[in-house]
Amino acid sequence: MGQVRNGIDLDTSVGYLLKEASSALRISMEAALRPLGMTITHYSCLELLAQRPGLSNSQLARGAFVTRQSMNVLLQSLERDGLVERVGDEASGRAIPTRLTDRGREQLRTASAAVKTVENRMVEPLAPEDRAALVATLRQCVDALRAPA
Amino acid sequence: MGQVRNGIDLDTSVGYLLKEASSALRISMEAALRPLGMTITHYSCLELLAQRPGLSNSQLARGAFVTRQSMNVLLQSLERDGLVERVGDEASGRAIPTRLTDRGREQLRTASAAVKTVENRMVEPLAPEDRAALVATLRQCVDALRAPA
DNA sequence: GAGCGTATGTCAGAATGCTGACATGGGTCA
DNA sequence: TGACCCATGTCAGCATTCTGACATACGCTC
Repeated sequence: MGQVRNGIDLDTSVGYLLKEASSALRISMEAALRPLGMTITHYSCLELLAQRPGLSNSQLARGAFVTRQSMNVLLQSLERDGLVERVGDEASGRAIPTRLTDRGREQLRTASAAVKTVENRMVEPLAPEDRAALVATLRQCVDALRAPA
Repeated sequence: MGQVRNGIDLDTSVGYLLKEASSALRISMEAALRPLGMTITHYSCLELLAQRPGLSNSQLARGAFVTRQSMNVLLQSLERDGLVERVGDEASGRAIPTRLTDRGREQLRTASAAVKTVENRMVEPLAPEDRAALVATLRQCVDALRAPA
C-alpha cells in the first residue's frame, strides 16, 4: 500500500457522514435494481404509488426528491410501458391521480424485495433501540433544516 | 388546504429518512452557497484540500462522492480561477498533488462559515449524546453497506 | 526483465436532471 | 364578480454528471 492515506478527518461531521451514508445507500440500491432494469427514482415512484394510490405527478416528485418535470418524463414512460395509469376523471383540480396497474404491482414486488435486502443489510448491525433513535434523530434534523429561518 | 394529504408512511424507513435528510441538507447548503457563487462540490473540494493538502484528483473525487472525471472538470476551472494549484513535481505516480492558493483559502473561509451555519441549524435541537449516537450509528450503516456481500 | 492487475489523468459522447416558461384550474379577498 | 396568488401539468433548452475509452505509471509475481 505505497499510496497516500485516503481517510478524511471529516468523520465527525454530521453533514459529511449524512452525505456519505446516503451515497453508500444509493450505490447499493442502484446495484440491486440494475439487474431489474430499474433506477432508484423508477422504483421510488412505484413504491409511493403502492402506499398512496392516486398521488399526482407533483406529489410523486416531492416524495422522490426530484422536480415535477423529471417525474413527468418518468411517468410518461411508465404509462407507455403499462406500469401505471393516469385517470383524470376526478375533479381534483389540474392534478391527475396516478395508480399502479397489475403489471406495475408485479414489477414492484421483485424490486421491493431487492431494496429490502439492501436496507436490511444496512440496519442489521444496529441494536433495535439504536435503530429507533436513528429514525427519531434524523427526523429532528429534517425538521430543523426545513424550519423557516 | 383543500388538497390531498401529502404525508407518506415511509417515515419509519431508515433508507427513506436518510434520503430525506440528505436532500434537505443539500437544499439548505445550495441556498447558503449560491450567494457566494459556489456549488456544493466546489466547496467540498476546497474543504477537503484544506484538511488534507496535496490530495490528488481521484482522491478528491472519492471524498466529494463524484466521479474523477467530474472532479477533473471542476479542478480545471478552480485552477483557471487561481483557487488551487497542481504541482506535479513529486514522484507520486501519475497522481498530481493539489493545494489551495491564498485566494482559495480566502474563498473557503466565507463558504465554510456559511456551511457551518447550516450544519449548526441541523444539529442544534439535538442533545449532545444524541448527536454522538447519530454519528456512531451512521458510521455503522456506512460500514455495513460497504461490506463485501 | 516480462506480464499482469490496478490506479490515475484525461478526452469525448451519452444520459440524466434541472431551470425557464406558459397555460390551466382553484381558492381567497376586496 | 374580478383580481390576485398559488399549485399543477407540460414543453423546450441548458447544465451537469456519468459512462466508455485510452494512455500512462506503479507494484506484484513468475
